[in-house]
Amino acid sequence: MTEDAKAAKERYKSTVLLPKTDFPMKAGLQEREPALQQHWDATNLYGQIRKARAGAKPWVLHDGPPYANGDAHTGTGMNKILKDMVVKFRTMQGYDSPYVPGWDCHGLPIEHKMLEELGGTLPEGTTALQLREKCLEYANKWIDTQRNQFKSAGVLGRWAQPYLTTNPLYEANVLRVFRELMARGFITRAKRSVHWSWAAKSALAEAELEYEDRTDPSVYVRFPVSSCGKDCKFREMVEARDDAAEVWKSLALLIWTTTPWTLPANVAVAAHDKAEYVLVRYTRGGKREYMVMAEALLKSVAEKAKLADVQVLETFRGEVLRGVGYSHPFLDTACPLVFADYVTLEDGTGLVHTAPGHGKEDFETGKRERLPVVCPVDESGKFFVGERLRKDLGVSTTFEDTRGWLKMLEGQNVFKANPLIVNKLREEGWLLHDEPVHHSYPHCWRTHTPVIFRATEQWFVQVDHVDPDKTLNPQAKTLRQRLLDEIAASRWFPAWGQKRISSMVENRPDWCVSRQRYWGIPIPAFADAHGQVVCDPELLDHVIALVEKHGSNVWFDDANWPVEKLLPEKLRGRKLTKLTDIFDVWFEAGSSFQAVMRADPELAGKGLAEGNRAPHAAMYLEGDDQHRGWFQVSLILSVATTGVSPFRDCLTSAFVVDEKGEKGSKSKGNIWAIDKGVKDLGADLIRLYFASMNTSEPIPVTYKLIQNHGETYRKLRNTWRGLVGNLFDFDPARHMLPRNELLPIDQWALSQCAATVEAVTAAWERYEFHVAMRALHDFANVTLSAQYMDLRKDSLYCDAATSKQRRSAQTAYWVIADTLTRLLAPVLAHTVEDMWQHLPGKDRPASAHLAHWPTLQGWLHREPALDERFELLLKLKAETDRVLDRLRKEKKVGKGYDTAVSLGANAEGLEWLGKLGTPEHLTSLLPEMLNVSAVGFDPSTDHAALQGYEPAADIRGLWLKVTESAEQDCVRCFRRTGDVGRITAHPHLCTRCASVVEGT
RNA sequence: GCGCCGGUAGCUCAGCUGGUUAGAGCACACGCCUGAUAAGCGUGAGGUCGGCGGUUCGAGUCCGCCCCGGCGCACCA
Repeated sequence: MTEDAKAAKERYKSTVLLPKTDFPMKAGLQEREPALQQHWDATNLYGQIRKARAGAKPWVLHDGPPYANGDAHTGTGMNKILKDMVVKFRTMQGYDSPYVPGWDCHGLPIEHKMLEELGGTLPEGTTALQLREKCLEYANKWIDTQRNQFKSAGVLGRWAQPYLTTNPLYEANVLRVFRELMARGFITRAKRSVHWSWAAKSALAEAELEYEDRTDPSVYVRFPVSSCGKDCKFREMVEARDDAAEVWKSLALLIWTTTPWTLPANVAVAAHDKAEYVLVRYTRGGKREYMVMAEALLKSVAEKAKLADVQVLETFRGEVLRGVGYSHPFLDTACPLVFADYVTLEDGTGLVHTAPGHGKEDFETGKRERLPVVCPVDESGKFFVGERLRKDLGVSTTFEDTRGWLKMLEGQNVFKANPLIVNKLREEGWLLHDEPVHHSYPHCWRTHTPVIFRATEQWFVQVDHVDPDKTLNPQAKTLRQRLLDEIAASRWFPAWGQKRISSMVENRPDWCVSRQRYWGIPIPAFADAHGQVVCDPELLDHVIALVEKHGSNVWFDDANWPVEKLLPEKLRGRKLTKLTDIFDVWFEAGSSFQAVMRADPELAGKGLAEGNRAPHAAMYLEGDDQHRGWFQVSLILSVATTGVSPFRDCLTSAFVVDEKGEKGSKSKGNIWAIDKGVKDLGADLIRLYFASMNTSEPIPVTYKLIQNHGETYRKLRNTWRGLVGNLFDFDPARHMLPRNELLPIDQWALSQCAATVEAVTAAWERYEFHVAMRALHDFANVTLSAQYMDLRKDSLYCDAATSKQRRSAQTAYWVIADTLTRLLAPVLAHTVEDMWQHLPGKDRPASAHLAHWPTLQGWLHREPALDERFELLLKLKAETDRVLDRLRKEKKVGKGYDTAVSLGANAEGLEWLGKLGTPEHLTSLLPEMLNVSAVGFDPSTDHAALQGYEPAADIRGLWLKVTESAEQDCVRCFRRTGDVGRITAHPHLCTRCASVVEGT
């Protein structure tokens, strides 16, 4: 370039309309986000949104309450972010979508922690009330912490008035649910065998169990056959044998168990009436013995126990054993053989040790066979074997503990007693064989100790009860069936959630809702002098009123709230004592549909009401572990009391894991508080990350993985910045062109934008966030940045500021920037606020979160013809790009404007090009499309043979040649259009630029 | 053990009712530009679509079996 040209270039540079914007390239999320959040608080953005959507169609995502204990980590953080994205999306769609966050505040973990601080147990002189106050304080502390953590992630909601399960109003509504269940006959109080945590000293529900591996003794025990009934076929069979006398002398039923500690409570042996059993003779330790067991298991037992001379003497069906009796090896009591369907031939001996006090199935069998329920284990898992046990077992009054069984067990923890029992069984010769067995076993989810079954009086919700109310249950179905119906009537995302929860509900037992703890809502019931339980709707109404006014502490505050005050009029004066059970925390959380959705003044009346069904929340959104937890208990309580599922949509996400796919836990150190991540990485980046992941599969969460998405964030941000940088002199109110006057390329861009709106909206409607993010990213990165914007630079920079071509591009840029901002708003909650401020135009709400979701109307619609046309043009560009790149690498050319392209085509190629226009039209159109200075046609026919031409890779019948342009370049627009200097006043400019310069 | 979901380039994901040489972005390599500049553009390499069999003219896509990962149920005596 000559000195003259250089000077000219400098001179004209100021006439080039280069992009300008204050929207920074660098996000600085760490500083920017807290500032924005403060601004949202200060301007009460959440309140503004409520006001703006007042009266609109409601769409409520009802929050599942996290537990108010510990930091909100990545998993809880993700859950809140996903909820926030959905709520923001629905809000933008125009729905009134209030979000009332909540916390689960009662329960064992907090109580446990507070008791630990007090030294393990409630100290002398400390009242339950004082403990509860400590618990409340602790819960409230964590609520504050978690609230700040959630807010730091950009989650918008009614943070000032969340719902807390400790609110008196909430508590009263939990009791109302209970009252309703009782009035409808769902509630029963009964002695049953339930999961029991001896460490927590409380009953547990299914949802409170976690299966962990442990090793237990697997023992095969001989129960001596003592007496057989009169018409006993087994007895006749043995009597018919020559060796009958010898058989009777050492005959035993062989049972198997992995819980030797339940043997003291044994009251029966169960067999299967249809299974094949055998009478076996064998030698053990030089002694000949006889036993009965299942045929199918004999071989494995004989091998394990190393029995010698094993001989099957008789083979017979289980029913033959009817009438057989045996004596308890510890206590010499007489016990029966019974039959049960659950006896299998997979493990053990086919003869099942039955202790109704310590097993669910055993309990059922015991009930059917009228067996005594023996439970010599106290609430802390220790044996008590005094008078009570003897009485329960029907041990004769003359029985003396000569062999020392009772003495040995007294006061022992059941699991500590296992080896003692095994040893003693061995000593006394009852033990045929023992070995360790490694299996998974239910553990208490909070204390991580193995649970036991223990028969106790508990409160139950009966799942198979039929509500007689014809209005709510016209077809007289069981609750279980109604639950399944309601599950089928709800929408599940992902769809397999429906199957999962259905099978759980099909198989679940009655729900034990009582707990023997302090930190919770009391089950208001009394016992009279005879131990009869007094509890009815009227009594409940009275207590509910008190609780609503004074909180559930009334039940624990003996000083201020003596029993008399807790009683309704009709019961006053009766000598009643308070029962002390509290509700399972799941009962509390499961009542939120009533306590929050129906009772909260802001939410009441905002349920979705479809047909004549009772209104319910539009969505519940939790981790998929809640199929067994919150979703299920909420369903049970809601369907039983209102007849309808508490939600229309149920969206679940998988768990957060680390890079190795392992579940996060504090001890592994692969888990961190969400606000720490926010501080280090930025809330929007974390939000973008979660939105980009398929949340139905386990979600790995590490700093590195999230940082990898920084590139996506930057690309979105810079592309948007590129759009708005070209709008510095554009005021949409004054400069927008009508849609149909836009240049084809700008119309095409809007068509692509419309396609993106379509795809993103569809994905959001299905809650497939990552599909939406991909569509957005591809649009920004490919369609906009690489294709469209690259091609529009020349016009935006070099055409006259107010020219139609430039205004056309700006119009499209503005619409796209505006649309993009809205589409990103649910995810990049903070970034879009800055975008919103930097986007020209005044006629908009103050915040992007008050804006509406783009729809395919007005500016945004598809233009299939243009889409097709530009697809072809871009295909042609790919061809020239490939050739261009090779020339660059050969150092023959630099930028595209330094080159000229020559096209050659045979009949097929001409037809292809014909779809784009006439050759004359193409020579003027293509340079801009291909980002080169000139495009020409070679009229020859046989291009294959022509020097310098090469065939296109993906377009048949087309050849191309790219050469360095011989023309002079324009110092203003860099193009070599062949007309530089034609206007003599500007010897270094092309005609276009000269006229632009003249016009300014 | 039973059931559900998944296994496509180093990473994140597309591939609809089976149909031309399996796609995108990121990352990587090599270049260009220096007027989106701690930016932008282009090109390229990279995949036995978990494995084996089957149906079919044709399978990543359908069927069967198996392997791996995740989850759920059950593991009871």
